[in-house]
Amino acid sequence: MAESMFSEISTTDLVTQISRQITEAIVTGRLKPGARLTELQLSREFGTSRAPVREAARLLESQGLVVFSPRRGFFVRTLTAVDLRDIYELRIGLELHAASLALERIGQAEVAGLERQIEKLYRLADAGSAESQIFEDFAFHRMLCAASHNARLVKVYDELATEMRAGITLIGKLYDDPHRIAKTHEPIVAALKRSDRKELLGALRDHITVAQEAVVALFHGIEKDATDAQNGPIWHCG
Amino acid sequence: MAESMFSEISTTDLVTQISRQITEAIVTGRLKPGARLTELQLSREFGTSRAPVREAARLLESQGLVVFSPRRGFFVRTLTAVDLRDIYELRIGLELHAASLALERIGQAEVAGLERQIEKLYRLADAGSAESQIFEDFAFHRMLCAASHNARLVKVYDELATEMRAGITLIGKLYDDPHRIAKTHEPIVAALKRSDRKELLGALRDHITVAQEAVVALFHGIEKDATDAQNGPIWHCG
DNA sequence: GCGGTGCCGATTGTCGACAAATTGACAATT
DNA sequence: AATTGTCAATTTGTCGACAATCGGCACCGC
Repeated sequence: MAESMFSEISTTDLVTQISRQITEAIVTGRLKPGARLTELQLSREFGTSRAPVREAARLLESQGLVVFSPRRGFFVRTLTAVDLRDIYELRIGLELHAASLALERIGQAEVAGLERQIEKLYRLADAGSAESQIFEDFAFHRMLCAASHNARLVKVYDELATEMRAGITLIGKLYDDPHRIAKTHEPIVAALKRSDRKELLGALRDHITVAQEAVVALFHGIEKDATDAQNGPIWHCG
Repeated sequence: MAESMFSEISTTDLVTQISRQITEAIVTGRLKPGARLTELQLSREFGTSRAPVREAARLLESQGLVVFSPRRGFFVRTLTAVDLRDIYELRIGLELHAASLALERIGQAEVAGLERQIEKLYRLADAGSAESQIFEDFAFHRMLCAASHNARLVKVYDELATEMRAGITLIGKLYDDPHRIAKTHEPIVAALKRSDRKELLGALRDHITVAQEAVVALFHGIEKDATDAQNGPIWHCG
């Protein structure tokens, strides 16, 4: 099991690089839902030809971040309130299952990691951007999923997290009281340490359901606005 | 809210066509794990250039069916016993959650569809290929997931189903008594009709766990074989 | 015989080009 | 005035080509 002396040379694939940049642009809201992804324009921006851009766009399509219409091109996916309900609903099933598995498989180091992450959330609650708070919040839940020691599950969580970030960005802001949010993570880890399954699942379900209801409600507001203004900002490119 | 009167014309995209064909080749075992997907060879077989093949391969990569190594190319993913354990484990969480949601949302027509599907399983048990039995078995569970009315969940199930089909094909055969298998679907629908949550989740968990244990055990055997024969068939291209 | 070295064919990464299709605007017709 | 027909500009779909890189093989010194 001798560790290799050097870390692997990171041959950052051009396609991967491009897909990451587009993903980032979408989840940060720089690319708005419905916006057209013109291959020529993107390739010029990245300084490449169209081929890598197309491949990157295909990747994002199968991840559900963009939709593809043959002969018409790629467009940033327009999330609906129903989509977000589905996403959070699936997340509940996924994360509760992960927590259930974690009860039997989590190690001491992982528990410690979760506790450190909560501390980080507290620190960011005092001094940190909303984006960083959201980011680290997702990181906490990812660690919890990873504690299931089920790689396939974590992969699904990552995809869901990307979609959730995109949705939250559209809303604008969500964290009314980041301190309170940080606090709601504590009973989860506490129950996990006590191996209290019932309490763990209950706390986790409550935690996610609160987020779901907030997001979906706010999103309904957005959709209403977009309908009111006939040609809402949703279809603006930028 | 006026529904569009006509369904969209399905312009079968070349890339989609290719990716479907490759997927089919993998799940039916015509392309074996570890096999190299040479772009030039594939493009010649499909009568196209390399560009669409690359895009199709990227799609399959993000679905986890093939792995990609920069500067080396695409290879059919080699499933391990741990992978299959993870996949079935995730499926349990996913499908139980789907069933739980279905309890509140399933309609009469969907229940009838599930019952018809069980009848179909019985018919195929008497006269039907093993492939068709497996295919329709998956169709039953897909219908169950669809009854959750959560599109995002169904998408994940579809991806899992593809991976499971690939794994089962590698094993060779699984259905010792297809009649018995068909029968084990009945308590699931029965509990669903009675809105008996506890019974539904229990029956479903048992059903999937049986499949998981069978698949993982048989797969361990395969891995053993592959290790015994130094250069096992796993790395044969064909 | 054996481990290391350098070369060669095969394959991937990327690009520019051309054909086909879509979009939007404008003109013609009823 | 509303609908239809036409056209030009833009954009996608696909292709073939070239450079960079990888894997395998013979070669070489020990």
